[in-house]
Amino acid sequence: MTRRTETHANTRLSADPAEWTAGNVQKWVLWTEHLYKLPPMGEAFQELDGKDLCALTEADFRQVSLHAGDILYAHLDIWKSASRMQESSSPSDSWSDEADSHAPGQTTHLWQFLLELLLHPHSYGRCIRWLNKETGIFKIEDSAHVARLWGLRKNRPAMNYDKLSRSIRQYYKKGIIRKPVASQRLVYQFVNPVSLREEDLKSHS
DNA sequence: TAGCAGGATGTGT
DNA sequence: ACACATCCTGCTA
Repeated sequence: MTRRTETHANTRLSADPAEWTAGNVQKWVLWTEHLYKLPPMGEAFQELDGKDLCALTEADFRQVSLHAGDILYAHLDIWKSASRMQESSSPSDSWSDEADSHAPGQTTHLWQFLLELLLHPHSYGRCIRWLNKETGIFKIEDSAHVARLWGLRKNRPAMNYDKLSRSIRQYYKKGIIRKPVASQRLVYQFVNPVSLREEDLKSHS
């Protein structure tokens, strides 16, 4: 077996599935099969590179396997949208520069991730959106989907909203996110838009 | 049924 | 040390 220097079984696939080689595609299929305990489907995607894969329809995936193919297709869809998210940038918002600044240790915090989703309503407005952008109040419309995107980003396939929301709650004490005064289900609030810039405001005295 | 609050403990960097 | 991830009990809409 080929052994790379990295510790992870997942050797850094390109964010954009369309850029995958045939080998990458196989790796992704195997990885997803393993993590979701699906039957082997690699054979059906043997000769396909990333572009071929992305050109396949949901029906094509179902032909491979009615149930597992469906899951695989849904997962590919998440990869696609996740890569779009990293690409696009809208540099006209007060939030945006903070959300896009994950150059250093690849450390994407949950609050940054949520902000990224919120900054791209065209892609994610159906699963998370602002209720009041000025006050930082937002609503998670599809908790399962947001959790899956988060799990993908962090490489945690067992991620769900139960666990994601626990992590959000950890922010209460830190003063990053809070529950709005008129607390509603799935509605949270970034404590202060300006506080997001605090790390850059070291030049005080 | 799903979401919410927060303690306890494990994990990877 | 840190930021979760996981797991849990009890509570609430």
